[in-house]
Amino acid sequence: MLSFTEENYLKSLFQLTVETALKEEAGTNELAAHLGVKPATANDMLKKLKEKKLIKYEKYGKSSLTKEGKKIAIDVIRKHRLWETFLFEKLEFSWDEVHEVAEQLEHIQSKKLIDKLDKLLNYPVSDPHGDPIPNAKGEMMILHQQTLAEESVGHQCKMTGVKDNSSAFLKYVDQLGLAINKTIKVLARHEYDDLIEIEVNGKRISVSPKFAENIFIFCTACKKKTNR
Amino acid sequence: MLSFTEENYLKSLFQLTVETALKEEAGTNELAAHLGVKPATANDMLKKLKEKKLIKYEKYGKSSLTKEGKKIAIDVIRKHRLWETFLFEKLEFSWDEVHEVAEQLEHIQSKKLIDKLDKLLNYPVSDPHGDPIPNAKGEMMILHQQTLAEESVGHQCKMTGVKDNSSAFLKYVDQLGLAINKTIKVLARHEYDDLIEIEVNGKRISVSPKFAENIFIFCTACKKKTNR
DNA sequence: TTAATTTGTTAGATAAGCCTAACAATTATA
DNA sequence: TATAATTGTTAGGCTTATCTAACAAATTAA
Ligand SMILES: [Mn+2]
Ligand SMILES: [Mn+2]
Ligand SMILES: [Mn+2]
Ligand SMILES: [Mn+2]
Repeated sequence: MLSFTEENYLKSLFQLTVETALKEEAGTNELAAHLGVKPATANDMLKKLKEKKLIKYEKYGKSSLTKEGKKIAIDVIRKHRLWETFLFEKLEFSWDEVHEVAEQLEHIQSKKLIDKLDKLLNYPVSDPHGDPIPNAKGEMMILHQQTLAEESVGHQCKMTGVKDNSSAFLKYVDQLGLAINKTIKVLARHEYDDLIEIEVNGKRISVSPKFAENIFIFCTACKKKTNR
Repeated sequence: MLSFTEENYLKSLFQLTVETALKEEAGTNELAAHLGVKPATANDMLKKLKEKKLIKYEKYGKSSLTKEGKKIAIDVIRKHRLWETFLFEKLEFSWDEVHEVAEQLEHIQSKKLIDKLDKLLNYPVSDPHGDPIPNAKGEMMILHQQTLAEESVGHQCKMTGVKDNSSAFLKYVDQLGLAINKTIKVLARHEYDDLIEIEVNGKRISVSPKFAENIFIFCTACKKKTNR
């Protein structure tokens, strides 16, 4: 049985590597920053997790998950996202409130609990932020997601999720009338200040590049397919 | 913010004193045994909780909860029992499976979560074992419960709950066809081996005194009223 | 290719929660 | 009431997870 802390390290490592699929491995400092601890602390844990054969790690090298470590990370993520969905669907939480509580709930140990929760929610495939929920076998969609920042002028797309899960960002998204499944049309990019002008709900609004980078979209015109 | 461990100590102290209402205070060894730790460990924690003004404790004396400590204990118990009810009512858990998982869930910190859960369950007043659930204000029924062991021969009563919450006992209760709200008639007490003969579901069965002591009942004939 | 910067490691502390072993106080019993 | 049994405390250790400060390796830039 792993501690909450060990589970959190595996989850972080997963998110920094496999999930984004851009990298195979993550550095000690990077992992420490992601978890909000000092590098020295992360270093100790990396040695411990290596000992337990949950990660691959060599002194002065980058770290990555072993098969077993990945399995555990996916299980924690499955629990996290199912709980977020439960809070959102059944307990009237808003999408900016669910993450904090799910951080606690994801560590509850009970296979039956999570499988019944999955059933109660009717086997959802994505959480309130559009992130994929692994199934009971640990299989999950990994989408090569495109962000609004990358979308071409003139194209129309659908919002599929958010990259930033912070409450502040999510509330801002709400305020602008954006939400998952909304149709967005990119009207213009202004060279002068880099703002992106879009149309949502029949209204024109301008968003910053920072904002746009955190909105995941699917563009039918672009025909980028999901893989794996 | 208290740790899981601190919360568990307050809950145990509550269960050993206020809840049974037979005692005002509990000893160090007793508390240690209830929590499954050594007396030396409990002793350290008692000093810490006294420091935090959550309990009254003097060297070589018994311990009791302060008003603040009691409030926290009741909150943990409220969470525990609401979660048990949720697992039982919404997730198809049997009454002998809920306790273990609720031991984990009772430490989740989110006022909104527990209030919404309460609402989802339609503000239940008792858990799957018949134990009272404190409301959002911390008010709860404290019943002077009578056990089947105390019931007079010839009397008819209704099962209201169980004292022992262990999975083994609960499964045994199930097996015998007993359950909360079942009508039980005490047919005889056999001096020879102390067995108590009862009628349930139109069938005669015999139970041991140990068994009978763990079944709470309400006897209309006896007219013992609930108080507080 | 040396120097500066970044990245990662080690040593030594601390706090929480647990333990055992030794001892002290209290309570029960002869 | 003296002694035995029970109950409670202390001292000292261990483990986990964290930190700071000092240092070492690797990478980047001059
Ligand atoms: Mn989340
Ligand atoms: Mn977590
Ligand atoms: Mn319980
Ligand atoms: Mn507990």
